[in-house]
Amino acid sequence: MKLSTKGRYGLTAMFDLAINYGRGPIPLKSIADRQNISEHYLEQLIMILRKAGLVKSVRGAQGGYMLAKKPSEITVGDVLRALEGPIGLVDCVLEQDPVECDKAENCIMRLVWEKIRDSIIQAVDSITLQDMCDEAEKRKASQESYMYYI
Amino acid sequence: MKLSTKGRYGLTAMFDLAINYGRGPIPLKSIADRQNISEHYLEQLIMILRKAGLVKSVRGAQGGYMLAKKPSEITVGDVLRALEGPIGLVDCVLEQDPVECDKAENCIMRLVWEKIRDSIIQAVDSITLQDMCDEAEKRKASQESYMYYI
DNA sequence: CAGAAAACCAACTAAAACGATAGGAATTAA
DNA sequence: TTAATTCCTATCGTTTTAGTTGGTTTTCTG
Repeated sequence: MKLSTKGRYGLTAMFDLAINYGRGPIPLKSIADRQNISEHYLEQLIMILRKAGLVKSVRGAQGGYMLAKKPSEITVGDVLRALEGPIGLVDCVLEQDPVECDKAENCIMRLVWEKIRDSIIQAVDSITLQDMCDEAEKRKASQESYMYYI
Repeated sequence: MKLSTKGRYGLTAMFDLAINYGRGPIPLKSIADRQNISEHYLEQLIMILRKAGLVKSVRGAQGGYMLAKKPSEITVGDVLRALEGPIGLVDCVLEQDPVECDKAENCIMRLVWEKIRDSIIQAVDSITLQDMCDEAEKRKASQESYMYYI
């Protein structure tokens, strides 16, 4: 029941972009360095995020990536869905294209998986990148030595 | 972010045992047949559940397995924890023995993972095997042709 | 007492997923 | 023109998953 590094690294990168929102395109290398992630691997992840419309890119020198929307308009759920696929611990209750199960309507197990899925959805959709930035600001204010993102 | 078959098959088997609670030891073969799971594979899973104290066994002919506690005293969370390990989508926020993270206290990501973890915990700990049996009974009452468990 | 039913146990394995790495082509600012 | 940067495709070693194989031991029943 673990997230892969896709989800972890991807959200980390998105948070980095959110912190740097409004400062023009951010080169991937700088994100990779700050967050200590392989640049080449991160590249694959950000490509997915770009295709999902969460990030836009500027090619060439001085290029980089930036959020495609305001941090307040991107939720943790948006990012995780893009990278990890539709939410749901079990295929038969995925948000999108659930795998049909012959036993179908009267499945008690299904109720359980749905309840868990819904509680995850509720959590991930209730947190925006802006919320995370706000929290970072709050901590920055209350502490001398501070590390932005991790 | 998927459950492995351990969690799925394991909960299915536990539900089967809950439905048959009070009827003496249930041979694994009958569970495997009803639920259409490889008997040998299920054997490995039920061993884990036994070691976790959720199931007890009776050896020899006419032997089998039964719940070690009343269905009302076993939650979905108990079963999933035994089979899938401590709950948490990310190692640094596992319920048990979270992996230390150097960046530590000021990690904003951590807040996110904790919130998701807690919502999953809330969901899985709020459902008991008895709840599932009750739901099965309710459906049985309201329908002619009924399939117990799946 | 023999035989069958069942739990118990250890080792192996094919396939998939994971977490990258390698190497280059295309684009663009300076 | 050159350096910075995105974009793209392929490959690869390791780990995990989802079993399978082949037994041993225990215990009920006839």
